[in-house]
Amino acid sequence: MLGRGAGGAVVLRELAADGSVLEERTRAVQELPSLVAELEAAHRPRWVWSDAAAWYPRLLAAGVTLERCHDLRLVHRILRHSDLVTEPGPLREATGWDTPLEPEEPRRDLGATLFDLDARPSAAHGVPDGIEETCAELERQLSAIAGAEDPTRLRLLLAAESAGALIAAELQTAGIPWDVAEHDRILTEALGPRPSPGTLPAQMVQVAAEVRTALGDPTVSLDSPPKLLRALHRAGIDVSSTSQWELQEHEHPAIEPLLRYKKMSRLLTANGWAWMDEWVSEGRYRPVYVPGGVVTGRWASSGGGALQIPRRLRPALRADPGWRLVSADVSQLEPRVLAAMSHDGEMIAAGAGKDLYSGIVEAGVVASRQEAKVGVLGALYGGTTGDSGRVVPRLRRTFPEAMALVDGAAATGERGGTVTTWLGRSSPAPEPGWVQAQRSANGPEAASGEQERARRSARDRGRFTRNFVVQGTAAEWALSWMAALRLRLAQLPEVAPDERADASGPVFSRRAHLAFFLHDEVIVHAPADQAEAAAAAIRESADAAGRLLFPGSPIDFPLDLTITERSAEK
DNA sequence: ATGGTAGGCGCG
DNA sequence: AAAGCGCGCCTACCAT
Repeated sequence: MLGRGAGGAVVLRELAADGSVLEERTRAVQELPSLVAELEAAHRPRWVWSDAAAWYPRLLAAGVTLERCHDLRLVHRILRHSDLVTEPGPLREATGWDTPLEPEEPRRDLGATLFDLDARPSAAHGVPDGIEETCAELERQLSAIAGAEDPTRLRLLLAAESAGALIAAELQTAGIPWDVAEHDRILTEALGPRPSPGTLPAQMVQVAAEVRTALGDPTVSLDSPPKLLRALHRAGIDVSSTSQWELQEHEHPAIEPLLRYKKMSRLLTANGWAWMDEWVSEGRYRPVYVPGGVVTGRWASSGGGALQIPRRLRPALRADPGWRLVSADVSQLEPRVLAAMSHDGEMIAAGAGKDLYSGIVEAGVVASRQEAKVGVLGALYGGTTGDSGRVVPRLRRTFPEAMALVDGAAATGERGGTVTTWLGRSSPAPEPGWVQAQRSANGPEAASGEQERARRSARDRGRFTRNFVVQGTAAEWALSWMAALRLRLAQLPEVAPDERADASGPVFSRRAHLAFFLHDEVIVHAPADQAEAAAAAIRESADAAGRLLFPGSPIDFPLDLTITERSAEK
C-alpha cells in the first residue's frame, strides 16, 4: 500500500492477506520508483493506492510497470452504488473518495511535475491519500466486498476496473504513434493548405461562396445557426434547424455545398492544425483517458477527444519504422453480451462463428442485415417507432430471453429502481426530485400536463436502465479483454529500441504495448516480428474474457483483426 | 470579461 | 428531430 506520510514523504506499508502489517518504510518520493520496482520484481503484489492516475504516471516515467493494483477511488465508486453490496457501512455516505473523476486541467506535462506531490491530480481534487486514511478506506472496502451477495463476481469487476486504471495511465504514457505529415496531407486535401492564423483555408472560402451565391445572400454567416436558419428560410428552404439530417431531406442548390462546408468546418475546428499542434508532439498523440468516467462503466476522455477521432483521420495513425499496428474490434459486442447474460440460445446461435446480424437474417426473422441491425439497436436502446419499432416485436418472438432481460431492465428503471450489470455495477438511484415528481403525477390532483411529463420522464429513465445493463456489461467484457491482453503482451520479449520508437518513453519503446482503446476496439503497437504474437494474444484474451465472464456459455466473441503499418479508414 | 447553455456533430 | 443509449468538444449566444 502506498500513501502519503508526514512532510511529503511516501509511506509504503506491506500487508499480509489477513490485513496485518508486515513491514513499513518511509521514503522520499524520489526514491519511490526504485523501491517499488524491487518489491514488484520480488513479490508481484497487488498495489493499493488512492488513485492510479495520481501515483502511476511517475512510476511509468521512471520506467516501472506494475502488474496489479487496487484503485480505491474507482472501487469506491462501484461499491457505493452496487446492489450486490449488502453491508455498505459508511461507503454510501458522501466522502472525499467520491470526488470528480478527472483533474480540473488535463495534465499533459507529466514530466514537469513528476515528483511534485502537491501538483498531483488527487491533491487538486481532494481524494484522500494519507497512509492512515488509505488504510482505513481499504478496510471498509474489503469488509463491504466480503459481505457482498456475490463477492467472487464483484472481485472480478473491481480487479478489472483497477487494471483499467493501470492501462489508462500506460496508454497515455505510451501515446498513439501519429504521423503529422499524413494528418497534414488529409487536412490539405480536404480544406486546402494550412492558412495563416485567423483566416479560413482556401477551399472553405470557396465552398462558403458557393453557398452564399446559392442562397442569394452574399454576407450570411454560415457558422451561426440562428443567422443561417433565417437565411435558409429566406431562400425558401423550410427547415426547423440547420442540422445535416434535416437539410439533406430538401432539394435546393445551396444544400449540397452547405453540407460540404459543414463537414469541412467540423474537421478544421475539431481536428485541424490547431488540434495537431496542441495534442501531438514527438510523433505521439497523448489523449487523457478517464476510466470509469461514464455511469455505465465505459471510459470517458478528457482533453484531446480520444474517443472521437474521426475515421477519416485514422490513416494518420502509423506504426514506427520496423513496428506494426495490430488492430482488432469485436463484432456486435453488445448484442452478444446480451445473448450470454440472458442465456438466449437462439441469439447465441445466430451469432455463432459469424456476423450476428446475418445470423438473424438466416434465422428468418428479417429480410436484410440492415433491418436486423436497426432492430437489435432498437432493442438495446428502447426504440419504439419507425423501422426499429416494426422489427423489435419480431425479435421479441424469436429471442424471448434476451428481450425479457432488457424489457425487465426498462420496467425497473421506469419504476425508479436500479439495475445491475453482470459483474455488479449498479445504476445510480433516481434523484429524490424525480421520485417526488412521479409520486405527485400519480396523485389525484395531478394536471394532465404533469402526468404526461412524468410518464415521458419515466420512459426516458427506462431506456437508460435498459441500455445500462448491456452497455455496462459490454464495458466489463472489454476491460477483462484488455486486462488479459496487457499481461500477455508483457510476456513478449523486449527489443532494442530504435531512435524513433523512443517517443514511447523508457518502458514502451522496447516492447509491444496497447496504443489505443475505443469501447470495443484495441490497437497494439508492436515490433514487426512480434505482430503475429500480439495478434494471437489479442485473440486469446478475447476468448479468456468470454470464459471469465460467462463460464460454460457457448457465446463467442469474434474479432476483426488486421496487422498494418498504417491504420485503415474503414 | 467571464460563465453557463444549446446546437451541432464526431465516436461506440 | 436522427425514431432510440452513452459520451466530449467546438462555436455562438445570452446571462451575469
